[in-house]
Amino acid sequence: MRLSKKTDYALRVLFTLVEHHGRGPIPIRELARRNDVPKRFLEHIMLEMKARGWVDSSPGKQGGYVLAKEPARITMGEVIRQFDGVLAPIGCVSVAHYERCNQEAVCRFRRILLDARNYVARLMDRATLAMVFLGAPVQTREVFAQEFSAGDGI
Amino acid sequence: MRLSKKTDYALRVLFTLVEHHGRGPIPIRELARRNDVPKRFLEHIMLEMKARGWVDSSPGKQGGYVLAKEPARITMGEVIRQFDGVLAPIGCVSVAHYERCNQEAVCRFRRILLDARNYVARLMDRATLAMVFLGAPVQTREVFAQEFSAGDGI
DNA sequence: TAATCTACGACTAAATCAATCGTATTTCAT
DNA sequence: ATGAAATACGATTGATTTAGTCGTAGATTA
Repeated sequence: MRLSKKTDYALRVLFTLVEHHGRGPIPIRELARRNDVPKRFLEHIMLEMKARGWVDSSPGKQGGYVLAKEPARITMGEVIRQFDGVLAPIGCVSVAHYERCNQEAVCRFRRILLDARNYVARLMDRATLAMVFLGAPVQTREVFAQEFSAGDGI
Repeated sequence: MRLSKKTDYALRVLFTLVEHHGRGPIPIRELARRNDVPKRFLEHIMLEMKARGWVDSSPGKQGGYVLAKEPARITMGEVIRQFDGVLAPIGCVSVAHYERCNQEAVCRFRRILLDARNYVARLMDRATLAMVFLGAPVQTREVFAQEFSAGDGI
């Protein structure tokens, strides 16, 4: 059930870039220092984020990284899926990477894992960097309760 | 965010034992076959569950494993914590295994991870084997919403 | 007394994680 | 021009975790 260091580091850095949005590039050295992330490790993470189009880079003096998308258009769910591969606790309740399980027909606890998966996925997919940065409530339980009682089956 | 095979296997077997509760021991061989779990691997899992007092064993012919506690007194949360160690997505929001993070004061996304952790922990800690076996609703979102608006801080 | 169980430590193969290193390439201030 | 400062990126590594297997000892009972 754990988040990898990569995801943790990526999120830390993204929020630093959100904070600095529109005020020029920040070099990896600085991103690493400010977020307590190993610099050489961060290089790979930044590359991956650039490939995803979340950040952009410029080399040379005065170079560094900037956010390439609006903070409201990147979600924590995307970041976690990028670096951890999957959000669901087990393959048989994953939407993005469903894996058939031959016990599925008789499994008693799949419902519960699906419940957990659904809550977390909704939460993370609504958590845009912009909202989280501002500390705005991402998902009130009231809203979630309404949606749920509207029914989403299994 | 993933459940280990050990936890998955342990849960499968526990529900088989719940189903058979009060009708004598089932040998590992049978538990393994019915739940599609490697038998030699399951031995270790059963030992660990015996140490926790969830199951009891008898050797010899007609031997095997039985549930040692009422199904209403074992929760999925306990099982997951036993085999996966922790329920929280990251150390800084774990109750059972809290780890200090020096970014905590400035971290923007801790709230969200805490929200996820709280929902999942509540869900799993309420999910007794008895209720899950019966397919009874473990945690209505309405109830959760009320509790939340009552306030639980960070 | 032999078949059938559990008990339990030793071992291992493979995957994943969390990096580090070397080096190439691009850019820009001077 | 040129050198300092930055990104680009593949190769490698060490540690840990995962997911088992194996051998054998010991208990029970038909």
